[in-house]
Amino acid sequence: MIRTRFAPSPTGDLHVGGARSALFCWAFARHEAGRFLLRIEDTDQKRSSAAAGLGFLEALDWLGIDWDEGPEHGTSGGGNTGPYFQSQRLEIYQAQMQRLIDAGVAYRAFETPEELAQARAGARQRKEAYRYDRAALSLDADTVQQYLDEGRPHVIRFKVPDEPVVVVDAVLGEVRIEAGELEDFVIRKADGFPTYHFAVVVDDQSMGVTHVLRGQEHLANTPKHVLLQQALGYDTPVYAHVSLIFNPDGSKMSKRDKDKALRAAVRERGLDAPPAGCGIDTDAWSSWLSDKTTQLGHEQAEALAGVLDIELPEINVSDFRRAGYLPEVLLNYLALLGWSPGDDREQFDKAFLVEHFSLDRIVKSPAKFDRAKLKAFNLDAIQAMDADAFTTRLRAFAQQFEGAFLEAMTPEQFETFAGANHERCKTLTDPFDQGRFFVMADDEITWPDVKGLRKALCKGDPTGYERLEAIRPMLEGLSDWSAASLESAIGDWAKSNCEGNLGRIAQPLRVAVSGGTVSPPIFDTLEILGQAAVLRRIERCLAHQLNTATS
RNA sequence: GGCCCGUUCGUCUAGCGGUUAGGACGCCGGCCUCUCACGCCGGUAACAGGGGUUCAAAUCCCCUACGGGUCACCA
Repeated sequence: MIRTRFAPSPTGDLHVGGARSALFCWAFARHEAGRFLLRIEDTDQKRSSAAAGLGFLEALDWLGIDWDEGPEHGTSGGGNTGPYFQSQRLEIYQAQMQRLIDAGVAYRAFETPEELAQARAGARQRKEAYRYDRAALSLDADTVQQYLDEGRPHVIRFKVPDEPVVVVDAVLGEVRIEAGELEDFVIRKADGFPTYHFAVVVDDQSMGVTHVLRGQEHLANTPKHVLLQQALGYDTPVYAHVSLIFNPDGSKMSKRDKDKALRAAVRERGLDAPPAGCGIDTDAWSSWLSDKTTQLGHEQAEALAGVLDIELPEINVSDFRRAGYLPEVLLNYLALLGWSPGDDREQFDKAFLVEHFSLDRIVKSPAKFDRAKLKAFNLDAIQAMDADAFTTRLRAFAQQFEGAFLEAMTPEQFETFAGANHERCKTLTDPFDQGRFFVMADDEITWPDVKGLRKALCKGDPTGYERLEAIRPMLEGLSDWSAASLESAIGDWAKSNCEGNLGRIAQPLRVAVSGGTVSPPIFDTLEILGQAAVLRRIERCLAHQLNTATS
């Protein structure tokens, strides 16, 4: 039976690249009626934390990717080839490690990290490729024993055989590595934990993994894994290396891109101190600015982006969730980034993916992540929903991220709000981002002196202000404040007061009640706001009066 | 720098020796219109370069260029 696995390290959220790898593993296993497992690669004691591990389980779950074996989450997880956390498999690695030592193909090495770093630096200066010199291999047994008795920290290295290695890859074909290209790499760290290379090989064997689908950054590691498999007498799984996902500018999509965008904006504005309200103290600020590897926390980054008025790039699955993309759309788009069904079909669901997925249709070349296309797919999916489905999803999204709207609106108002936005939004955040004025207090609305507002309020004869003044009594006297009633009343009014041109009054109204030039259809907007708020806002707008002399 | 991988419209891709090189997103133009969107109609646009092989090459081979990955006691 086919068995695939996704094996992330628990270092933060699920990156879209990782999500795509998981998706391919999942789709392949489902297509082949096999099993998909999840394994947590937490052998780095410095970087692992239990809390970080949960983030991507949630992300996978949200995307609709379930797993048959692995950590338990919802209905996923379980299985009998565990444990699925590498940190809980130390005895297994130790037993396999001993086989290698007994066979004479693994040996202890006592060089310190500092010594090795120095040797590497020297090699670089001489413009030579550094490979471990096998010095420890020539240590005699007594010396080794003496070092061990002294308790000297040491690693275990694998004695790489002097022969070429051929990796057979389902996507890339055969990749041949000549003898002498690989050094005797470390398989057990000084802290007793196996390195990634060793743990992966042991786990894939003991978990019965038949196919390894992963990012192409692992290609260069694969010869090591093949060698270890041979030394241990294991089977070599089928490998399929998927190309990387890049930013539109060709750089690698990275968790650090958010900080990169923020630093660029900070430098551009010449900010030399942390803006108030973003929760960053001066010391953290300066070290963050000078050290490109440091990252701001999520809250801080969001706050700073708000102050700088820039959009942070979405990188993690959770970013796309928060940005209002539908999980089935992200999944569809991710599948298309590096795979295609072979015909012109681009929009499809999970069932289609499972039915048609195959390794030989995975693309070799790297792909740039195109948010515009993702957004277009999201729009198509939103428009394909019926009104109830959309309202339900928008409400669920509001519960998650936009609670203020649910507090400020009755269920009926929210339904109108959803309906008014359904046709015109590309993401679930659009209605909220463009509709802040719905939940603002009437006296929080302001009318900045910008071109669009001047045009709606000050231009024309009569001006927008004058029309607002004129229509106010009619609105005040309207007894049925529904969109339909407003439409007929304002429509009639426009016929006799605006030469039948609805826009002459619609736009001043829009500006008066929203403080901006963009809103849902005006009658829906007025209905949701309610008569009292609309009249108050019109009054305040009239009282405010942009300076017409400067326009 | 060594090793490895890749290269079709701006982007994602179809193509697996003979096609007017197809689709999608974007972009441009027009229509619709109470704003923004949506929708509809139309259009622009690609085989990185050079050598081979072949009757025939985007498709096969080689070289170059460019892009990327990797060279940790990270995974």
